[in-house]
Amino acid sequence: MIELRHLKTLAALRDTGSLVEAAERVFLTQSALSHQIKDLEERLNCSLFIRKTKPICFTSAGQRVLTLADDVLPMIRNAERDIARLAGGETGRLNMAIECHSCFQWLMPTIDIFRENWPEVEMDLSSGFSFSPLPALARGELDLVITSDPKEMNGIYYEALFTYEVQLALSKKHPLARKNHIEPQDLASETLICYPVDRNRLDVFTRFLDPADVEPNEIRTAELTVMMLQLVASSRGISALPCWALTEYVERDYVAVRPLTSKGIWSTLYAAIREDQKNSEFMRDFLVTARETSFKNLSGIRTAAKT
Amino acid sequence: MIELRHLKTLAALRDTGSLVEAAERVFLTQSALSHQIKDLEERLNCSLFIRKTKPICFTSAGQRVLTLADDVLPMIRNAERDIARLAGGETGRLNMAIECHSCFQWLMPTIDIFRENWPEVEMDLSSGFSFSPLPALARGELDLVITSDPKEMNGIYYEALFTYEVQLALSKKHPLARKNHIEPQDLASETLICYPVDRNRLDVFTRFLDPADVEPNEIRTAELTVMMLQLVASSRGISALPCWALTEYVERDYVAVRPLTSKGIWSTLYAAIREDQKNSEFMRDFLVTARETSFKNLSGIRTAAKT
DNA sequence: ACTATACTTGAATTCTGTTCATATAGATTA
DNA sequence: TAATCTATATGAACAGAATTCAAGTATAGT
Repeated sequence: MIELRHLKTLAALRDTGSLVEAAERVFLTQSALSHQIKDLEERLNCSLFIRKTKPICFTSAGQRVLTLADDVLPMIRNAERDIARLAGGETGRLNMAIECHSCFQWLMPTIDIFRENWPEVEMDLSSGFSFSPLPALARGELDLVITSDPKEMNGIYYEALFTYEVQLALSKKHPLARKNHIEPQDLASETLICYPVDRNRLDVFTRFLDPADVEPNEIRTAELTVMMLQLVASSRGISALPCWALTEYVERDYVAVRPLTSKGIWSTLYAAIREDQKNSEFMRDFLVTARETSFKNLSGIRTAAKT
Repeated sequence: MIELRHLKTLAALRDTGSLVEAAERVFLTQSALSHQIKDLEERLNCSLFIRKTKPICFTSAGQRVLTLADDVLPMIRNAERDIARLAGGETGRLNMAIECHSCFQWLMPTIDIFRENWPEVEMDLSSGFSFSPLPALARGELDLVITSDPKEMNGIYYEALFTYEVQLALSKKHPLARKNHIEPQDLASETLICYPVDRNRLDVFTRFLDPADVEPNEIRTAELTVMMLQLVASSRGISALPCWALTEYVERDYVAVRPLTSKGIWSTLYAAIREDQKNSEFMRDFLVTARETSFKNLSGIRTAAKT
């Protein structure tokens, strides 16, 4: 009757509030979900939620299924992890590197949870822009690199984690804050603040300014997100950052945030690992945990299409 | 990865101790189960139980899955019942009748559990051999009749509950107790003790004695199982009864028990209900509960083939 | 009235799970 | 030791379920 897939769907439906996004979260088409739910409703012979409302609203039966999902799904997940440990050995090494400091925000909670579940796996995290992590990954010095531009490389496998919008942070009194989206020309007279990395690694350039052949008036760098936003807040420049890195500042009403382009610029974060670790039990679990944690803690992110 | 079906299979496997019986318990072929488990083991990439042993023995991974099953399956069942109540209304009437007194043994616990879950359903149980329950069921005076011979009748639907062996109870010092199975001729000189019902309603006659054209020396009747067994124990006669009605007496070493025929005589217990109640939510739940309870409390019973 | 966006529906398709038929292994009996 | 029996495994064929595809309906925003 009720299947695990139904529970996952319903939970995704609650988390996202719409069939379209729920579908993408469980890697199905929206149509599939429509069928699936209709079918379940028929079998239970009662409806589970009201579709007509903006964030869809669950009936009491729907809520009952949701509490079931909340009880059951974590149990399944835990059991699967326990078995993975039994099957795949409890130990291993997981040296990570991030290319962008703001990733700390979701990576730290992920690491915390992971460490609890795999106490025997040795972990290390190196960041900093001093060396190129991908060759180190290939060489075996690192085991996982978080990056947003996956360049094809022998023996390296990329797994998409999630997709997010890159948005422009600007002072609340900045004239551009009155536009509801920003076009490349708008930045021609601005000071752009970026992480100190090669400019063709940055989406603002590769996907926004360069295609329109626009150059900002000035470019400044800063290593830390907080730093960048202090500069932005005090009108010393503007900066393009992942939306999830900005939410807390927006909520504190510290800066204004605007989409780039009417469609918005969307980017995907990948975990790069070595092919040979692709099926390692603890690695698989780490990736799943990372996704779980991100979806829970980060707002405005979406599921990435399959690699 | 892990699916509910796997949990059900593993639980059945533990309860029955063999693939063949587990398969019948979940209404699949033994082959299906073999494939299913093999597939799961591959996906988890570890084996779940050792096949070579008599009552199969679970690995630690298998045990982990079993505890998962024990946690999860009841939750699912409860949720489904809750939703059934939400969908189908909480109230109704359930007047039952049994044709054989020994059914009290499993029916009482069933009723207890059912009453907790459906407090608003009005229940009544009439037994006694004074009236024929099936016409009363058709007329609408009764809602459910437990019987072991389903005679085709308009508007009546039979649902098989479980299958059991009819065995011969005899005094421990009875000469026949030395044979390891009983043939019809063996009873020609015996006193047979039966429930006071029409003899063509009794399997001992219809499926054992009559086909061999054997008549017992004497026939006595008794209404209650305890009574029958007192007579048997004191060598005043022998009696053919469902194995599950005998286990407690055998365990107490009160009587001896032997199969009829080398193959044994197997019989099936049915719930007769009116067609129109077939899909009633509480009726469906009652039948499932009845089966659950029986399998838990009665030893030596097997799943009945689909009606 | 027109264009998004979100969901539904029926038919086609794909894929997974199941059965059937048969094979293998282990135990039991002749 | 062969012969039989029982339990499980396996491969190919099959069936059915779940998913996608391609349209269609509905609603809101412009």
